[in-house]
Amino acid sequence: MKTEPKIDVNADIADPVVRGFSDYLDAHDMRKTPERYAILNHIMGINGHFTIEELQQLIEGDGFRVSRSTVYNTVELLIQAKIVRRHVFEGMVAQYERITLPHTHLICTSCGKVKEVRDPNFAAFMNARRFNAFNADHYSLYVYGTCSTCARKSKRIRQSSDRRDKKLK
Amino acid sequence: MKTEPKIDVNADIADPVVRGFSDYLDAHDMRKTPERYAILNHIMGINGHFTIEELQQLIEGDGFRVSRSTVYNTVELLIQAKIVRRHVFEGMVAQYERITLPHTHLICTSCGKVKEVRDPNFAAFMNARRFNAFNADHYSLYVYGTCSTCARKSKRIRQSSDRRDKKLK
DNA sequence: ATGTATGCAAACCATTTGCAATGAC
DNA sequence: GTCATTGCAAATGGTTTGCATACAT
Repeated sequence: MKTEPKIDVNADIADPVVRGFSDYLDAHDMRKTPERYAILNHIMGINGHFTIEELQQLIEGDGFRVSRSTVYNTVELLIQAKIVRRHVFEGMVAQYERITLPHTHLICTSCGKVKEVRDPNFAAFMNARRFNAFNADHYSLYVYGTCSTCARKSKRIRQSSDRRDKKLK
Repeated sequence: MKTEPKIDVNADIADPVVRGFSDYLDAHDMRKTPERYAILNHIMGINGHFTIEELQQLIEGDGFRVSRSTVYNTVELLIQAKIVRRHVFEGMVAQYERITLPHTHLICTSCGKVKEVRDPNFAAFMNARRFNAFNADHYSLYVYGTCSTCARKSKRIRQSSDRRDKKLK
């Protein structure tokens, strides 16, 4: 269906993550389509969380057309390949992030902003932690509260029903 | 719309949680309907997580008719009242639980079962933890992995695609 | 050439909403 | 008697699916 001349979506082929994805595709007899590389490359440029909507807009903003289904399919593929993780925070649409070093998610229940903080102590604690009759693979720690920006606002405004962040439902 | 004679939905009025809910309703000028008490009372009888579907079936199994909307509305109300919490684990429909002592959720990615484990060390750690420019209210720790039952199964069956638990999408 | 991946539109399904009827106050 | 709450049915919206076409191999 695509009739456009290909853009250079394979630019970052030297990147170990891209390499890993490529190997994953090989190992599973899957095809190396420009869409898949375009999606992965754009995800690598994102620092933090993103929604499917935002990811598609980012890619298409670069003049590369992808269907919504392909974005969903490929992100799912990246999850299987353990490159991406999916999160659903309270009251928000699904968000995704590239898997990096373990970190805690701070979610502001007022504006919906999500911040990651590294916590080596906690990581060490979890690393050592063993569970009865359960073999842990990975974990997610979500901390809900109020960010300083919203805290400042609510000092002035009594009951803020400010939900301008589009990630909030 | 209900034409049935009322059943004794206020049975547990002595319970501090029910009392708290009652006070909450008073404080917010909301009405004390039999549906609200029936829903709360049934939630109190559940040990662990439940879906909206399961909750409604439990209530109606007791011969008390409630609409799906009312279940959703009331559970949302209980969330506002800080009696119930909502969780969305990877690849599952939303689940709810009564707020109790802090605990870790162990989620089996094979069968979807969720187990809670108390971890006083972790709770103490989180209690002491402070974040920059962020005022924490509550947190959720999800640990994904394989339960012993599924681990045993996969020793025999190579690639189990067993997803019989209805909570898995 | 072969069969997988894409794109589109339709289907899905949990959740939300609008509104008339009910019942808590 | 009022007006919040219920129940129903319809709407919503993120996600999935079916199928014809394109293209990676």
